[in-house]
Amino acid sequence: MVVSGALDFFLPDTLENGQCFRWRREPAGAADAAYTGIAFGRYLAVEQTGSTVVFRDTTRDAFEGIWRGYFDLDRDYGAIKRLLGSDATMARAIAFAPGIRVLRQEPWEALCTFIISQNNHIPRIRGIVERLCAQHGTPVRGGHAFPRPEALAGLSPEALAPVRAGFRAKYLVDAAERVATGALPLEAIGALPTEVAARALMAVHGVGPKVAACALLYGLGHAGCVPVDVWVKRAMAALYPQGFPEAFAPVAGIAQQYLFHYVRSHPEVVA
DNA sequence: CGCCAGGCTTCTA
DNA sequence: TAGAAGCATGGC
Repeated sequence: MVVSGALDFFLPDTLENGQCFRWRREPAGAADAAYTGIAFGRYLAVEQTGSTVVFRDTTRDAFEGIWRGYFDLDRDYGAIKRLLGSDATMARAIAFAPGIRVLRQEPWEALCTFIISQNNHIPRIRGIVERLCAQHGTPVRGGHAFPRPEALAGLSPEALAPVRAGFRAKYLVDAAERVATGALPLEAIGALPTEVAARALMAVHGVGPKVAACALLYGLGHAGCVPVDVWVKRAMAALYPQGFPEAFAPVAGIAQQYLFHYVRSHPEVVA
């Protein structure tokens, strides 16, 4: 399946900006970049050359049903970048990684992976997520699906010990039990106003404002939701002491993504 | 080898 | 109600 004319999209910018943890960079050969990964229980090998993106071994149905939405290809990032780029600081952040798209990940996976992210490093988050999938996810072509909540609900700390998630293990189990029983219906929560939805998510032990915001932005499509971690806090203090311009509001979460990736790669900007 | 990590809970004043 | 300590584990 070949998509040509993919504008405002570059795989490394999108898959290596800290929003997802399961994609692996592969040797690209003649292409600009290549990755393999699993999302929505589906394996994908994808590579990009210029504005042409090749989804290997993928049917049109799988592309239309999964990957088009996952990579947020129906959103006009050109328009978003024009809006955000009218601000000089944001223009610099966008120029650093103009191919960022905020993925629409599975809500449950986004919630879990960002529970794991707390007080943690990205390389170690990736390791924990991979062990979690390998040990508790169902096998699919190319690896394992992300574990369903039912697979984690009721697990003892000892059962999860090999995942080596540390103190976060009990948080994962609590989230799994709430979702599996229907007490925490993620899709329905996603339809609520952002503040209300965030409060509902924070009922989970180990989910605070930041993790809730990540679940909403990366998993539930709340493009205006801004996860505030230490880096975004520093960036806002140094670069936007009055907060983002009002006009950013509907896509503030996307602005946050350009900014986060930029300041993480240029710490001196917020030192 | 210590430091500290895309935070949150718990304890203390 | 605010602020600090504690948390599991290991990249760097």
